[in-house]
Amino acid sequence: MVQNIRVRFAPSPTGKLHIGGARTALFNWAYARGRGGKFVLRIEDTDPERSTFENEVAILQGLRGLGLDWDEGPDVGGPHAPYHQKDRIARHKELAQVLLEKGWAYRCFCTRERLEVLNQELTAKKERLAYDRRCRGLAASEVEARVAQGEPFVLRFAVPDGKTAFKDLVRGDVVFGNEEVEDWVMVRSDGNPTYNFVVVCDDIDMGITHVFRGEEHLVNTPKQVLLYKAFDSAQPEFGHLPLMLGTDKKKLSKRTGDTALQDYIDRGFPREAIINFLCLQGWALDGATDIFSLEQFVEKFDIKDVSKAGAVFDIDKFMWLAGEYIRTGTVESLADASLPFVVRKGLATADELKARREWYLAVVAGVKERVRTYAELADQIAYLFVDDEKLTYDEAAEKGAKKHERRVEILRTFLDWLRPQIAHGVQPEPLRNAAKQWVADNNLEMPALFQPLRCALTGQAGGPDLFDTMAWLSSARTLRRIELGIERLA
RNA sequence: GGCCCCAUCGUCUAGCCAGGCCUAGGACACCAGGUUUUCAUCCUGGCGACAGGGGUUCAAAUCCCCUUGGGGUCACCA
Repeated sequence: MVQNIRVRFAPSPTGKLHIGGARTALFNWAYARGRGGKFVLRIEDTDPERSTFENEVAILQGLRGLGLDWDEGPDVGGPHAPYHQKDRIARHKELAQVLLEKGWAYRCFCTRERLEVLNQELTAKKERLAYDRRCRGLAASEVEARVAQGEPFVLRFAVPDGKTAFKDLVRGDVVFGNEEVEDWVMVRSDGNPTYNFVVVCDDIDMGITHVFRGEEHLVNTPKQVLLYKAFDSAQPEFGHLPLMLGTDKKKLSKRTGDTALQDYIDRGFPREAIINFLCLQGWALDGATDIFSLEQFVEKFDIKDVSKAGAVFDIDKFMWLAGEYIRTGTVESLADASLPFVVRKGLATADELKARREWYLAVVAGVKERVRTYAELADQIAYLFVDDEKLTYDEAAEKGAKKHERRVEILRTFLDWLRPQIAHGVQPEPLRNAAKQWVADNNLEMPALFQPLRCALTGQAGGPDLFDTMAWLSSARTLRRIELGIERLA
């Protein structure tokens, strides 16, 4: 049994943090936290072309935003610093040299052009695409001469004969025939080592004991296992998480929905809901509980319980979960969390909302059980902020209002009755009772008044209690909107 | 196409490893009804799956094999 568990998450700052990457981070983190291990964050920035510092900062923020923390990492340091792969390159080169000397690697002078031709030939013959090892048997003298002449070369790993097996904590034992593993490039012609090489160097140097990552890395594993052998180093335990799938059942891509963690944050999903939903992709607490905390997750999570099959990302369930968290949270927290969304939508400034805190809290309380995300909240209360004259009526709202033949007459007489009632402000409770009595006194059905009224006031077909709405709108705007409604619904 | 992985309701999954307790449980979605001034919430009910075929066994969703289907991967990206 491994004593000191050390896991890592190693994102590449070549783009935004993928939602699947967020789940990988979450599972790694939970595994470490659940058994007193260490969680290491390492930045895989060996692709100088596409890696950016902005991406890195965003990834770190995203992870922290989810509530994850790391014991060692680029911003917190640690005993195995540095935590940027590009800063470890001297060490990588040193290790590559070791493998070269031990015969585990060899120089390959084949040009990209030749490789291109080779691939075409292989494709034509319908054979497996792989390097043909032409440079593997080069005489030492020839290699020396070509190096001396300044001929560019890459370092390839010399894959031995045999089979490569490893234990996968999610899938069981996996075996690859080594003939399926090509002599892959360890070090590029520009001297920069490649992913499969550095990842193992760093995992060894950092004492990583468990490697949990997405299933797309499963086929890389034999290359890496061979590297552990070449370095005469103990193999870590592996665990390949099932892929997160789009509705087309293929690896989640932008084609079928948002793929970045940030996309969902921007769409106003509560962070607890994001975490909770991610946990449910490939794992279940007990088969009956869908809603649980990060703490419960840490307590119960085990890599062995992760399912093997891919998980389709079901946005409907995600939305439901988000709404569940919003409904069970407090009005205050919802007000705070939704405020930036209201501001971003251009409805009001943060200062304005803070100045009207009580009012905003009342509004939020009114829509709390009707929204699933912060963005939806902003959408639903937008009508409160627009000019009375510019209020637009939803199709459904207008249709519902116009269903009632006597709408204009009813609205008129109601307006006359209402005017003195709210002359000194709106008191929802007594007003509601009085209005219901008014409806009864006039021998009307409730909807005959309320549907046109709701349309005039909000432009929406549904929503919170109308008398609360009047209070949020204030007397003047309430009266004005009814006047406008009488004209517009005629 | 080669190799690798996977296979329970439309979706997420429990059950499988240690075969009987499974006439397969929960959740989302959907449908119907109730509550409500509307919408939403909430409550009640309904629909709905062990991919197929062989074995092994007294007994298989659970173990084995095959087929079929789906996915991943085949870079001097990570």
